[in-house]
Amino acid sequence: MELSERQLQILQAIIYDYVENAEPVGSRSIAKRYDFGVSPATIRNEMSDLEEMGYLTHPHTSAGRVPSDKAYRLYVDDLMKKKSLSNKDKRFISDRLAANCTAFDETIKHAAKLLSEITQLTSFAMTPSSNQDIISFIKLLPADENTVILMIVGESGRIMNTTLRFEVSYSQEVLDILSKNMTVNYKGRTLDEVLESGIIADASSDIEALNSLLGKLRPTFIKTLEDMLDVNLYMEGMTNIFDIPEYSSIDRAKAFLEIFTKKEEFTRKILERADGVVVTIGDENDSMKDCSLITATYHVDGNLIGKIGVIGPTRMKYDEVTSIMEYLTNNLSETFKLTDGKDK
Amino acid sequence: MELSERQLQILQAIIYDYVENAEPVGSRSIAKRYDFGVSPATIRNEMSDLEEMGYLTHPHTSAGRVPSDKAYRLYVDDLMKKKSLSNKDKRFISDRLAANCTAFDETIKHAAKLLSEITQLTSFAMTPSSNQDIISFIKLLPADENTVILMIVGESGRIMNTTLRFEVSYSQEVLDILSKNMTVNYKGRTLDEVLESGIIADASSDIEALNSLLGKLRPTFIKTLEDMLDVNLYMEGMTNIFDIPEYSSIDRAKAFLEIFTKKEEFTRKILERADGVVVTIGDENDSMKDCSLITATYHVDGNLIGKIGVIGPTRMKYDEVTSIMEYLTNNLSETFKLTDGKDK
DNA sequence: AGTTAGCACTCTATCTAAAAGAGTGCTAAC
DNA sequence: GTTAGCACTCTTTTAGATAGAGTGCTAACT
Repeated sequence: MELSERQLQILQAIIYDYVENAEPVGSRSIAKRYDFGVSPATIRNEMSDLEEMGYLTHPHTSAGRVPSDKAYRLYVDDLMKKKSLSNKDKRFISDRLAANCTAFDETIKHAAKLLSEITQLTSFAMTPSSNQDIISFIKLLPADENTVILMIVGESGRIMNTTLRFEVSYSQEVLDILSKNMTVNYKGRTLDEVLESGIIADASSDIEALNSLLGKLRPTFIKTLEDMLDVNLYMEGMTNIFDIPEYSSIDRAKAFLEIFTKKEEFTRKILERADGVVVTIGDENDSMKDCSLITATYHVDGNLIGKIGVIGPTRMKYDEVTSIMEYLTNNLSETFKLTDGKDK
Repeated sequence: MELSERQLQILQAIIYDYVENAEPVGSRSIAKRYDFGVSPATIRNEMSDLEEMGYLTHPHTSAGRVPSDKAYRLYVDDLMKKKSLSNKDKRFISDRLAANCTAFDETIKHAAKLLSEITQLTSFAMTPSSNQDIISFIKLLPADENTVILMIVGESGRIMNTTLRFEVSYSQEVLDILSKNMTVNYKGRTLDEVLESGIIADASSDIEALNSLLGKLRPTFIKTLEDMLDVNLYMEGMTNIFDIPEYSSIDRAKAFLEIFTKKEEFTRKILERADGVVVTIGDENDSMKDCSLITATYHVDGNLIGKIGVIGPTRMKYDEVTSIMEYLTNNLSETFKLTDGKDK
């Protein structure tokens, strides 16, 4: 069944009102606050229909209506107008973002903080996943008699290293040969390729004399590659949720915060999401029902893709938040295009 | 005024009772539960005296007594007996600690998790402060035409690197000379020494031809050293506080959690604390009054010192928690003595 | 057929008063 | 020094009454 124009308008009005006031909306307040030229009774009838269609719910008989997840979905997909930020807001974001631009991770973290401040929600930011990063070179450095450092450098500038200790010592020359050999073998491939294809296992191409060292090195090499794939997750504004009526009970607050204690799981879920601005509402999130999650992607060097997002109650200013995030991620991508992504 | 033996016993009984039940303790329940051979009225008199001396407080006229910070301090210093862990508990800790021992940071994090699980409090762990780590060598590596990697390696095995981009390219030879030069200059000094004395500024000893590169390098060098000093802080069991009656109001919970949003400040405070098991109670903590904070130190290679701790309400099982932490940190130090601290 | 006024009905939230409970503090006796 | 007894205080619980918000239905109106 199609929704009539008036029903859409009423639904939108209810969403506005509920998002603003966090309280079930009655027919009377809609009739009064928004000028539909009809009486509360008419609105009541429409609301009843909307409820039947699943767009509204009823906490109890004598309460007003609350938009359902389905209503928010409709709103986000069809009703919502892109909100254009005021120049003041834009300048605020640009300035704050530019202010702190020394290290890459710092900038990302800063962006998350900014986002949580503006939206008054809990936000997070992730450093790019490096699985498409390309190996630039591999180097083995002797640290002392028994210690060798394995270092992998990606084209993005990302570096990862691990210290290894051996009983025997290896000469600079041996290590150099092996470094060059490994570099030749793996240079130009993405981390994913190297890890997932069995290339590492195939050592036959390596010089025989180095086989023993290479054997010892292999697990460390894999571990270092995996470390390199790790993304960093920064959370900001966690305590903001205490100011949101939805989470004013201890149980709800606890449930909300527990999401973030499982960082790995959370990270995995975020990485699975599509690029661009993505909104998932309530039940659409397998866990964290009664939350909405909005993520957006930024680019580094036009290649690597990092994510930034906010989490809050389904009752959320979707238009504002998505607009802010779009502007913010564009800005971030721009920043990382010009200055080139430095890494720790 | 000295406390009589009986007053000490009564105080201890009140502390036990309050720690267990989280409710103001009345004279009657003390008389009944602990066999002092005197009537509630007598206990009442003693309690009144204890209150006058500042060991007890009164939420309101007709409520029982609650131990003050002063009482807990007395308890921790004089009354508390060291609780010896059961073999079962010991085995549990040892096993869990040994189970996950691949990477250094992982082990630390794991220890914090374990601590929060056992105590049901919020815990944290910090990687060692490297300020006494000694520079082993410094290396400049060419990554591509415009990119140089600065790498500082400490004797502990800790490595830190930063990528630099230049307009001009430097040959392997130039970088090698500078690497050797820098290594000679700084090798054997602690990070603190190098950063705080003005050694870095004194470039006169460096070969003239390299001065321009060195000039560009200097800020990066300092930044990398500082990064190396950074300690990692891991928090575990944050949501445990929701199960503690003291924090069952949203405001209290919020205040508690806000402590951890200021990681830098918190880290600084923890680093200032003395070595060994240190207990600070309520007002003794400048911020976070009405919390108690217990920290303990573990050693890596017998040198570097990391910290692990718990935070909870002043109403806490000090004897148990301190014993667990002592055992845990000894165990950690032992682990890091044998396997040698690897670092990412 | 759509719209509207009117009104009974439902459910929640708020307020009040009363009662119960816990524990003290004091007094007088042991 | 100890204790029983008891009045007093303050909090917590309970219950009932009331007010308020909003619906859902009916019947009348356009």
